[in-house]
Amino acid sequence: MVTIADVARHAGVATSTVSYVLSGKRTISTDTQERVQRSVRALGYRPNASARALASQRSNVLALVIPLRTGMHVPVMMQFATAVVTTARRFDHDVLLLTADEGPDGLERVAQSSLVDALVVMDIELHDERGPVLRELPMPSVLIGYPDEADGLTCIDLDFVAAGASCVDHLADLGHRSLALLGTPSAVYERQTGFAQRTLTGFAEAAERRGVLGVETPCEHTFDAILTTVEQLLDDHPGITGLVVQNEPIIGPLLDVLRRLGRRVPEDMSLVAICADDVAERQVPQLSSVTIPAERIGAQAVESLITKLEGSDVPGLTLLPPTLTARGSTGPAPHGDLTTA
Amino acid sequence: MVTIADVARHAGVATSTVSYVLSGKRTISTDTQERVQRSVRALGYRPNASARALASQRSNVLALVIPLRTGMHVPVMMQFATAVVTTARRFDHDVLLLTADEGPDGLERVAQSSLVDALVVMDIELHDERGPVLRELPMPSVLIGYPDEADGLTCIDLDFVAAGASCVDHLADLGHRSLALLGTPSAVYERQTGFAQRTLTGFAEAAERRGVLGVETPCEHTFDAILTTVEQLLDDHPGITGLVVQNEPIIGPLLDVLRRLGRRVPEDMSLVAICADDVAERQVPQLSSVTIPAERIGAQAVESLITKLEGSDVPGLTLLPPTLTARGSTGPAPHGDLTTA
DNA sequence: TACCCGAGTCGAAGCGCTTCGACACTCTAT
DNA sequence: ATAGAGTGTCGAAGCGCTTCGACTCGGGTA
Repeated sequence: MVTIADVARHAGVATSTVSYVLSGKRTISTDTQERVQRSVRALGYRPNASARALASQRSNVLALVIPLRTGMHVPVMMQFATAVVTTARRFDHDVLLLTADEGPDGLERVAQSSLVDALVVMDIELHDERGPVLRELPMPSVLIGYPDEADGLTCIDLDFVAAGASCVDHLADLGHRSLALLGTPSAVYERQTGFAQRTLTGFAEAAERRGVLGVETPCEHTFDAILTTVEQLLDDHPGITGLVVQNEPIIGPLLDVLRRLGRRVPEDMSLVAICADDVAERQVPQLSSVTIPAERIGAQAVESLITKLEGSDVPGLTLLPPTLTARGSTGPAPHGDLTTA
Repeated sequence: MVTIADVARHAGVATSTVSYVLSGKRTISTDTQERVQRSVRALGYRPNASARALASQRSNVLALVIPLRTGMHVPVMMQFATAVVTTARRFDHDVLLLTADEGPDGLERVAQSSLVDALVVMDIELHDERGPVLRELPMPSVLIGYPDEADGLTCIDLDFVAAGASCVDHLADLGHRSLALLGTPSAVYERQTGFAQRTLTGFAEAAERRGVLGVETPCEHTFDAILTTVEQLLDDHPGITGLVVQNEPIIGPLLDVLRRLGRRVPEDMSLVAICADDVAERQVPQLSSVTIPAERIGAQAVESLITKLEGSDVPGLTLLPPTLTARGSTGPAPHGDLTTA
């Protein structure tokens, strides 16, 4: 391996000069700069990451903690991860992949050993045990999602309360008076996952505010579960004409179930999903949806982290406003429904 | 941050002694060992990763290169990634996440800067430009999948040729005489992805060997595309009674399409998929399938890498034999078909 | 002319760890 | 008694980089 000393010798300068050329932290004459750069290229020099990290107290690596839990929708997570890695590279950082099952200890491990400079943590629960740990860690972190006690933490997320509400508003505006939220598997609610809970809140509040019926039910991923859940729902509340779905993997089978039950979308039943745009557009009919801006959130998370690493402040909580795109799956409430609510 | 010197002082020994206690590379009296361990705990000492890496020439980090390309099935990739991370942790290593879009340069970057000790590379094409690079790198690597020129590389994969063949055999054994392979999106074939090509080969060879008709078609992910593809297929080859599907995301909609076309599974049409077990089991009816042992492959990849890091040899190519599990989606060929082939 | 200042460069001191050789013992085998 | 072979421990020399202080050398100012 070629070292900085080799480059210095080749260029006839001190190692510190090479270092300054490469970092730009001191002024170096154009002449010397070029000579050094030529030597770097000639020798194929790559700074040793460990040595650099040791000397500069910066590893240029971010930790990304991803959940590996039941009920999580994998493609969305992957979008986050991709955005994080891509953005990190833009800022000349790499990404260390941690799984959430290492728990709070895993965070301490990578932080206290200076393996990483900062952390991005996904899939935050309302009472997340990692919150206190992150607060004490000697390095910045950003959470995707936010716990109830978010003081002293930097969080970024889609505003799921508003998302839930905007779905209700959209349907209510179309004249629907009885709505249901078809949510994530119950395990996700049970562990108090922020996005699921908050959507629920937004949905319920908006239903109340608009004076419409709003019932909520979790839903597992299997076809049978979907069928049973929907049948039960329509049995208990036959007047329902508007469905809000926050559960990507069931979207396909759900359309199927509705068809099987003889409910046409959107003539008999309007459907609005909270999911990635490409998923919504792939369905027949295309779904009205609130998009999950995974790309933006992931990128934003890294940008905030870099800002913090540079010593500047960032807002404690950033909530991205939801965007609802109306497509073919929502329409005016069928006439009969007006009496039902 | 507490350093090894702090621990040494606290325990009243030399820093080298602390190091040897922690690494076990020299015999240390039980007495001293305990004293040092107590100091370590008392001070909450964590070795600095960069310093350790610099001194020992080992970062204890593996690179994982994942594809971010069109047509790839994300959940399976995630299973690989999870298995890699989990297994790496078992061997006290961490995982650096790279995206394939950094290309061969990305590999050189992390390798030549000693950021990582070894690499796991996923989604190998038949003529993969990273092959030559990996061969030249001063550190071991393992490919998940394998290129045509695999000399000097360590590869591990499911035996997709055998997988394709075993699907044909299963259907032929049930009396089916006209089969179709519903494959990945055409983009995946166009970039000569190993698993897709090899399944095709296995399918075609087995069809020939068994003397049955075997037609092949790629299939995009949208509902419309699936409908059109299947309609076209059955138009061109009305005798087809057996379908092999290698395309996870279309599985749900495909069942739907068949229903819509009036083909009952398995009475009119047998279906065998190449996909993760849980996906197969979630369908109605449950699908006969060849499983993709992502977990095993990921774990195996890391184990091979660790073996290589320890200086031992590992086989150049490991192909895992496919396992076909018969479930409810395959049955005897309908009677009329016997005349059709 | 004497002085100061900024630009450009160098040398050396770490960063926190691993590892090699050396040293001081304590046992056995002579 | 005494060489030889282990044990257990220490000190010091790096690993390859960054960064601080200091130095030199013009050119502008008083």
